Order: sequence, then structure tokens, then C-alpha cells
Amino acid sequence: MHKFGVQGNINTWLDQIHHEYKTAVSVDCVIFGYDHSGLKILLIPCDMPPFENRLSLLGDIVHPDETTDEAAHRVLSTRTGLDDIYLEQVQVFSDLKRHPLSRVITVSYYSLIKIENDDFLLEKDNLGLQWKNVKDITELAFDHKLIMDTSLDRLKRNLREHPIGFALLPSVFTLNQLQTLYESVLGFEMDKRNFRRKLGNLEILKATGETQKDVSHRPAKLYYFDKEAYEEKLKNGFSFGL
Amino acid sequence: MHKFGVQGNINTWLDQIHHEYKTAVSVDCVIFGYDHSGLKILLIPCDMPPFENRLSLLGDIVHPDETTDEAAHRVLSTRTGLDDIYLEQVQVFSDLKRHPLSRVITVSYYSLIKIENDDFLLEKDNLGLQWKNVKDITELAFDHKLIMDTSLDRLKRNLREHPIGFALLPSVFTLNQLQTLYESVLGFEMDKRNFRRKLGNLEILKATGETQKDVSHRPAKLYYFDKEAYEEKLKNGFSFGL
DNA sequence: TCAAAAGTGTTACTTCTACACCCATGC
DNA sequence: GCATGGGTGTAGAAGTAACACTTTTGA
Repeated sequence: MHKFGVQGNINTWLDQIHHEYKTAVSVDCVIFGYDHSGLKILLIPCDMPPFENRLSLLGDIVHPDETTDEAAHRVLSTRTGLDDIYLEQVQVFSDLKRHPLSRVITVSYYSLIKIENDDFLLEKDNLGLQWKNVKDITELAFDHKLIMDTSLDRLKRNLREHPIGFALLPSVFTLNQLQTLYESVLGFEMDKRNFRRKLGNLEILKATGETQKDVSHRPAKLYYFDKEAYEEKLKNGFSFGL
Repeated sequence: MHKFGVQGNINTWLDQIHHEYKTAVSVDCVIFGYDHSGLKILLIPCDMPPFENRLSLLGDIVHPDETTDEAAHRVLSTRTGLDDIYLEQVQVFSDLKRHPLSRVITVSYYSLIKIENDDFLLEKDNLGLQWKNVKDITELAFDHKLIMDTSLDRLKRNLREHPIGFALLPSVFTLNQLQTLYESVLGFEMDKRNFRRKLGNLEILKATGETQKDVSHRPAKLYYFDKEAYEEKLKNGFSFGL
């Protein structure tokens, strides 16, 4: 093999590239939801051999007139009817054999949605669309299990460094719900008093003044994430951490 | 616009995709090097209009028979003759107008090399290939400035959380060289004694027993990064941090 | 003997961890 | 009145940040 600089810079050579250098590009979305039973992702049955009996992530080919971010947003809004969803690019998977029909390079995203808003599951075009507990997922179609695991690692990290957990909870929540979310996703228990003290110091939660109703114990105060306060603090060099 | 589930799962619909949904995919490498004058990246002149007077990152189209990781490694080894280079995927850039000739989705990588090994600059096929100080770079061809900035952010973060700084230094170095690297990349000064204490506690550096030669001051001890010790510690739940 | 970087400890402050009891509500 | 989760403070440990002088070498 030649050693140095024999091929051109892509940017100078692109006009020599013919269509066999082109490839299909897709996006795959790991859509996380959360409820009392734990962290879940949204899956759909796969009908492509040899994966007919498996579930797969939601994805689609990237269209010529959209960015990959836009494609991911399109997949989400088409499937769920939801806009303004937390969405983050994870990474590219480009294994040659990852797709049985042809070469498909995929860009993975993860997103966080409030599981309470899942009326879209009833839509007739969404047949088979379902939530699965992350802990119960042992295999998926294609390399989607790998994509899920990679996204989950990313989620765990971001959960501690950015105020994104709120995107998985109802817009108003109790401190215990928040702590349980953290424990469930991260996989270890946290001390109640320390957790609450840290949150208090952050000063990004506001009490609604309301409390829980119809619970057979002392009702908890309800809070919401004060995004404006958070962004104001960001400007002053503040950084979130739990 | 239709609302729900009208398009198929990519995985079930791929056979319907014709070639106009295919696109060129490239990799672009932000190759970092470091010496006393600071952090640099490797650039090459661009000869594609309208960027004839700008420099660009090293990149190439992804071939049909290779992953994007392999393409990035190929670009690196073809240009520099170096193998076994630290390489990490950053993210995809897919803006529709990012490339003047046609749509090109690019996967960016950053890599770290020991600048002392830059004989490859002399190769005839590498005409114009050059190191530029990151601080002096105000514009690049295409969206490469954005790619550089994004990669630099990633580097800064990883530098504090993973033992990667060593990949930019000679295989044997002084503690002061290491500290200066950190200060230069991260952009703030660190306390010498605290820095050394932290490093000592990590127990991943070993003294060679040698010292600097031919310096007109007290010669510093030389160290190397003990990768085996580091990986052993990793298994026991250790995590790097500076 | 001077210049220049190497090397080394202590103290105050901040943050983190571990831990136990009373409170408000529904049944 | 009892079961259930809600809500609160303190003390010890660990880690971080700030700070100055002596040493070794070459010129």
C-alpha cells in the first residue's frame, strides 16, 4: 500500500466521486420514557428478515433536503405527534454488515419524553409501537441493542451533568419522584437528605405551592424546573451537577 | 402534513429507497498536536471554490468497504504514516449547504499525535500540509472552523476525565510539560503543588529514573504514562480526574 | 553568583457522606 | 391508631485551594 498523501483531500476531490461512493444514511432514535416501573424505550416490531421476531428502534432514512437533526425530529414528531422534544445526537454506527439489505450508515439520537403524553400509541398507523422496560431488553433488530446501550451510557452521564431528568417527568413533580428517577436510571441509591440539599443549593426548582392529592400519607410538595432561572445561572458560570 | 406513522420504519422500508436518497459521506479529522508554543492542528490548503485561500481539515469520502472509523484511520495513516493514533468520533455535521459541490454529510473525528513525529510534513505528496496554532485560526474552508471548535470542546472535556494528554507529549516528559499542556489547552493556570499531588495520587505515572539533559537549571525528572497500571486500576473502579 | 525552573507541606475552607427521628395524611 | 412516605440537621471525613521557600543546574 502507498504510504503518503496519495488520495486527495475530500474537499478538493469531491467532483471525482461517482455514485458508488454514495450510501444510504439513516437516523435511529432511542426514545426514553420513565414511569414508576422504571426507564423504558419506545420500540416497534421489525418485519425485515432475518429480524421478523424482534423489536427495533424508530428510525428512517435521511432525506436529501434535511439535516440528520431534522430527520430525527421528523421521526419523533411523525410517530408521537410531539414537538419540542429533548433530542441529542449520540454517534454514528457504520458497520458494513449492520443492515441486511445494503450498506446503511446510521446516526443515532436519544430523546426524552414525558410518558404521560403517550396517546399516540393508540393511533392506527402506530400498530405495535410499544414501551419496553430497558432492563427487560436483551435483543433488538439490527445493531439496535448496541445503539441502545451506547445511548443509555450517554444518558447516564448527561443526567448527572445537565438538568435533563425533568424532561422524563411530568411538568410538576415531587422531590421523591425525581430522586427515584435518578436512582432507577443510574442504578444506585442516593441519600434522601443529601439529594435534597444539593437540589436546594442549585436553586433551579420552584415550588408550585401545591401538594399531592389523594395519597394515603403526608402529601409531598410539588415542584417544577425553572428553566429561566437555570439559564440565567448558566450565564454566570454555574454548572449543574448531581 | 400528516401526523402519525405514515412513513415506515427505515428497517422495513429500505427496499423502497432508491438512489436519490443516497448521499456522499465523508470523515474530517481534527488532528491535534502540541508543543511549547501551544495546541496546534494539522491543515492543508483547499483548492475548491470558493475556499481557494483557506485551509481545511484532512478528510476523505468514506469508501463502500470501510466503516467511518476505518476511513478516519485511513486518512490519518495515509497522511502521516502513523498508526495506532488516538482517535475519537465527535459528531455528524449534515447542514445542507455545508459543501458547495453537493450534499456531503461528514463525520468528524479528533485525534492526538506526538508532534515530534512529523517527518511526514516533508513528503512530496503532502505539499502545503502544515501545523497551525489553534489560537491563530479564525477561519477555515467549509464548516471546518465549527468542526474544530466542537472538537476542541470535546478535547477539553476529555482531557480532564481521561488520561489522553500523554498522547500529545513525547513518550517521556516532565511534570511541568504536562501541566503546561493542561494549562494551555484548558485556558487557565493550575497550582503546581496541587497538580503534582493529584497526579501522585493517581499512581499512573512512573519515573524513568532519568532527568532532563542540557537545561540551564535544575533538571526535571522524566516520567512516562504507565498504561498497564492505569488499566488495572480501571478494573477496580478507579476513575481518572484532573 | 545569578538566573531559571525543580521540587516540596501545611492550613483553612468547602464539599461529601453517613445517619434517625418526627410529621401529615388516608384508611 | 397504624401504615406510609414526607420532610429535616449535624458531625466527621475527604477533597480542594491558596500559599513561599530551598534546591540544582548552566552560564
